[in-house]
Amino acid sequence: MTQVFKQPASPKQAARRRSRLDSLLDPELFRALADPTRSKLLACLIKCSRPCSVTEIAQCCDLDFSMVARHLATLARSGVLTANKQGRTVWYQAPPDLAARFRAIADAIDELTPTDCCEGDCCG
Amino acid sequence: MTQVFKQPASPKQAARRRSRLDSLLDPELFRALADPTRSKLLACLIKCSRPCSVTEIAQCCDLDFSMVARHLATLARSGVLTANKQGRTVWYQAPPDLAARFRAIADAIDELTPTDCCEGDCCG
DNA sequence: AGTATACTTGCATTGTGACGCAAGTATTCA
DNA sequence: TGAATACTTGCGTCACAATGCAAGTATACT
Repeated sequence: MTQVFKQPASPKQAARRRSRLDSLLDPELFRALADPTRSKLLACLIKCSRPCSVTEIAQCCDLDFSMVARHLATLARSGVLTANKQGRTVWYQAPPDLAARFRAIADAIDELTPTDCCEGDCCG
Repeated sequence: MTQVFKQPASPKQAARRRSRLDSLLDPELFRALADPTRSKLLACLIKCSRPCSVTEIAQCCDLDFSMVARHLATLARSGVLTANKQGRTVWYQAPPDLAARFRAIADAIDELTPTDCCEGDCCG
């Protein structure tokens, strides 16, 4: 009995229902990932699994250095990367809770999805 | 021993490594969710957990009907909604595998993240 | 056939974001 | 103190996406 609420009768009613999903489905997060360059940078940082400087990262892609710096700052602003300034270099890294952030979205969706217990005829 | 690969020495090496994550971190998916109106529409459809027509859905939001139709088409094109045309009405619905899509991203990230087995001094 | 319904498409406007270049700031090193 | 390094910011250009309105298409209903 995952489903402890009544199904809304209409989309209008559904839109009024508050849920964890509302905050998790954050456009700001997705906007950060919507740019192909940024999504590649993020993938790169995840694979690296250690703090990397902008200079290092800029060597991955054929892009103006200032653009790389801006993209990384954008990713950090949306919480998809952590930034750590030490002296004159900024160390960017994928935060440990990044996977959890996506898993939370998945969980929130599941939470709102009625489990189809009636496949076959078990619920006669 | 989740980590069966060597850590890349540099972001440049990391960028070359192929991973499931590369295709899962799809900018097209995120671009669809990056618009606040669209993310609200999607949340609405998830909460509704049944097929809804454009007319029904348009009553949720203070937006031109044609825009709602366009947004829903965009979401469907990116695979975040399914569209089913019957007669003159189109039924949109959040697909059953939507949560799985986000969970797959989470899993792919975990797969690339070395498990920190050395907390404390166990690996001394 | 004619009308209403449900959606799609064309179009003009407007805003925003990606981009490169150049200049600026902050920190380190000699 | 001066120069090099590592980033940040300002600015102009360009492309594209969101929006509303109006017109078009496809389907159902009478």
